[in-house]
Amino acid sequence: MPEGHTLHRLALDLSAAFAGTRPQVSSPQGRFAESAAIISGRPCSGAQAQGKHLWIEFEDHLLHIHLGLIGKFRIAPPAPPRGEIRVRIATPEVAADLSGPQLCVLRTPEEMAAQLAKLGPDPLRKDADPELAWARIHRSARPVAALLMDQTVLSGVGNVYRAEVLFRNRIGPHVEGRKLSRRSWDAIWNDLITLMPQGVVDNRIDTVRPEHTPEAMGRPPRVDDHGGEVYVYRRAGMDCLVCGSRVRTEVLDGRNLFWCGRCQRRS
DNA sequence: GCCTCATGTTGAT
DNA sequence: TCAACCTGAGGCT
Repeated sequence: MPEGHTLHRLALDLSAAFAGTRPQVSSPQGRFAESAAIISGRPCSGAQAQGKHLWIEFEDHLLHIHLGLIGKFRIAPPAPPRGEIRVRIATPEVAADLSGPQLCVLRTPEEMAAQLAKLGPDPLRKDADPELAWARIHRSARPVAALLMDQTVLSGVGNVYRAEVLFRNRIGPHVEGRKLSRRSWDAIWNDLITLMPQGVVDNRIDTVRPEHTPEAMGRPPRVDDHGGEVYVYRRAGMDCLVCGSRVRTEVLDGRNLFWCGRCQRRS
């Protein structure tokens, strides 16, 4: 689930549920019990996100959450907890259950700011400065596919947006940052600031342009098993939706990379 | 029931 | 470069 759009959507949903309330905070599983007691019943002013980091504000106590690979937040009417629930935030009307977070700690505003200072610009934030990312990218020998996943270069982009934004702009994933053209970087950033806000609205990642949908291409409809319609992510060995050649995959920096070797030749 | 995998990050080798 | 971590879902026996 969690690339930047997921966290920004959660910040909106958590704010809608709890801003202006004094929710009860508990830890059904127990691992967050001590901290939960500190913030339970305090006024909540809302939640915010930057990159893949999320925090919920209880006066000067910030609940800092990183979902990692498997963390989930479920917001629903109160019901008995199911599974391993690290934290429940609840009013009589709604409960938010957090499971499997990689990080879940209380921080002061100063501590939180120090964490956020490590992050590169987030395409989902209006104050983001893409020049900061370009400055890192255009003097790096690392492949652009690796740079896009580096949260200190750019924050919020994960494996799906990485693969898809490179495909949509026909850029080879192995192009070194220093050999990436300014035109390509501008195209990547401009695409991200279109795709990612749409991901927040839809709460899923769709990247296939209308002219390339299976219907438009006269192919049978298909079902992606990860909730969105995409060009190459997790489509290894299948036909490229645009040129029909085999979608390729390899492990880069420990993560699965997907691309079309025919469509993606630009630098 | 057991194994593998996942839109992520960190810390040790 | 690799293993560990957090949890649940799906595929397999």
